[in-house]
Amino acid sequence: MSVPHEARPLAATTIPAAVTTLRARGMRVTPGRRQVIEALFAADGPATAEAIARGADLTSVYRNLDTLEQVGLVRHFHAGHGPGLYALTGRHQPGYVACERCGAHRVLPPDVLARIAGAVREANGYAVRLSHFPLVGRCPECAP
Amino acid sequence: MSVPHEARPLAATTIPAAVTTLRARGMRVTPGRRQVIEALFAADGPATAEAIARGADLTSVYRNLDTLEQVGLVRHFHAGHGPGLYALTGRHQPGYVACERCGAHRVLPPDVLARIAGAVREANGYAVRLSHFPLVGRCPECAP
DNA sequence: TTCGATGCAAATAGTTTGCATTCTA
DNA sequence: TAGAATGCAAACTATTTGCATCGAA
Repeated sequence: MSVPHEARPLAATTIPAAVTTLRARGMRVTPGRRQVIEALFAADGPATAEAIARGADLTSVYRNLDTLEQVGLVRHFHAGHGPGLYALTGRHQPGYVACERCGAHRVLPPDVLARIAGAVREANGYAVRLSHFPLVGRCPECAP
Repeated sequence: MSVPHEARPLAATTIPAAVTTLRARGMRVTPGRRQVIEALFAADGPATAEAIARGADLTSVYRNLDTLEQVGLVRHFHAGHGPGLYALTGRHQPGYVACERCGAHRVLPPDVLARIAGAVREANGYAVRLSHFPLVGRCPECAP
């Protein structure tokens, strides 16, 4: 599990910065963790654990992703029914709509995210984070 | 009458109505399906396949839930990382915010759902259905 | 009587856990 | 060198599929 309360969204913008953060939090810097961090920096979007592993042991990748998420460097969320997706905090920021029919997904512009968050806060005080699950619907092409 | 019964989310409000709908769509009415329908009517909220099965064969329950969903009588969605949740269309209507910290969830009023859907449609034409995944965030009590 | 529904077993996907071994700090 | 990280096997959860049998229409 993840997202402990102390994980304030600190977004590392370079690999060395991420490594420093790791160490500062008392976690060891190992080759496995470096690899995960590098894969995340190299990714051009949210990635699955499997994609991040690239042949390496999946178990460790999951453990390391979890560690990195606890430290606040990583976020994960879910798109549809598939595997979870991981991304660096602040990069490839989720906040998606996914088409339930064809799977196409699109990032939502910040102002739309803000409007949504505003509407919900107004309704019941919840501070939504549109980063964990995508909004699901039909894309224009698949619309009924 | 002017209401074509083929159109959109048809919500059955009684068990006989649901059975009739099933038959009208050419699906057989079997004890297994009756049981699933009854369990859904009896439920006081969205239920897991396992809860609906109550000991009966899970495979059939999944198959029947799927059938009922295809016919429009049932909807399913996901809350957090757990098992999928099923509910009768129109009852226990999903579309809610869940607190990532304490798990408390609240249904969102229709007008808020409409505002959200409107904002998204305007942004990229997607027609979101806020019924499949909850919005995740912090409730007022757990707010950082 | 026929084709769809069922139950059981087994497979699958995604993720987690146990444990002996390896390596960082 | 102590304790955390790793890798491999195995467990687990949620769900799906194959197949022979059963039963609704």
